[in-house]
Amino acid sequence: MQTQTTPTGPQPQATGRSLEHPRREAIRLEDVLHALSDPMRMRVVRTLAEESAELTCSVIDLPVSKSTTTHHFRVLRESGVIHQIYRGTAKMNALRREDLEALFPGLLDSVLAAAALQEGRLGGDRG
Amino acid sequence: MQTQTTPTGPQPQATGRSLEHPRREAIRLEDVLHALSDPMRMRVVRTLAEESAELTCSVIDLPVSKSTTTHHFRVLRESGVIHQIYRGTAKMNALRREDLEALFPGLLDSVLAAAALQEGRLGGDRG
DNA sequence: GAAATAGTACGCCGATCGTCAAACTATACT
DNA sequence: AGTATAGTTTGACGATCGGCGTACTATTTC
Repeated sequence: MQTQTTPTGPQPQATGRSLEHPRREAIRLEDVLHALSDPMRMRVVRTLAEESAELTCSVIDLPVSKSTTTHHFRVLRESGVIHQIYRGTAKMNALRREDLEALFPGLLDSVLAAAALQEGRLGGDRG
Repeated sequence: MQTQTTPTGPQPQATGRSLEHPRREAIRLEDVLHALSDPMRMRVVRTLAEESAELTCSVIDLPVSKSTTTHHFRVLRESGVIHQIYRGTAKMNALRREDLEALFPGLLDSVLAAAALQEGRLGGDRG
């Protein structure tokens, strides 16, 4: 069922497993704020922002179980904060920067800056 | 126990009933985001921001019961988003703009802007 | 002191949350 | 085909959430 259009060399292609994402216009501020109000999810978002690239779930390595990790990534996806796509056995994650910036200008950046500032204040423990 | 410094004429002074507020340094980003992720509380915050003045709880008039209203105001206070003080039988509420701006620069404004934009998009129903 | 006003405290409810372990699915590698 | 890798699903758990009504407290006004 491969319906991919842009082959990218030796890396595995996207597969048929589908993931539901809210359309840009369907993203709601309260859902985004709720998604960001959990420390584990904030960690994911900050990592994604720092790397500014697609990352697999496992590369982020939260101190919770695999199933809890799955849960947090789903909350982030369903709230519209991240985009996920299957690639081989992995699932790539990326921030929906453009969509968020279009809907809520400056919000993501100020949240990320606030998180960084707070981490500094609290002594670098990131929690 | 009136320890008020700026008498403002015929209106009642602050009374002895005490309200716990987190110190500025104790305010946590995740608590603020959680506080703002509820539509009723967002309504309160937006109203406070628009009026840019102290308001009583009852002036804001949420479509929930009195006790639920009390609950929401407490969440906002305990998260550090608003400051509350008793004045006679009323309780005055104000945004902690300075503290929030010092801790999380630009955050409150971008959240308020985002809420306004979303209200526009969604047709002015404020929910 | 009595009535009115403004908000609190205390349970209670059903729903959602964050967490886990166990069993499972999908893909890749050999 | 068989094994390894990566993530999902399900169902459970205790905790928290947003909501309510009722009874209560504090203050002002009469």
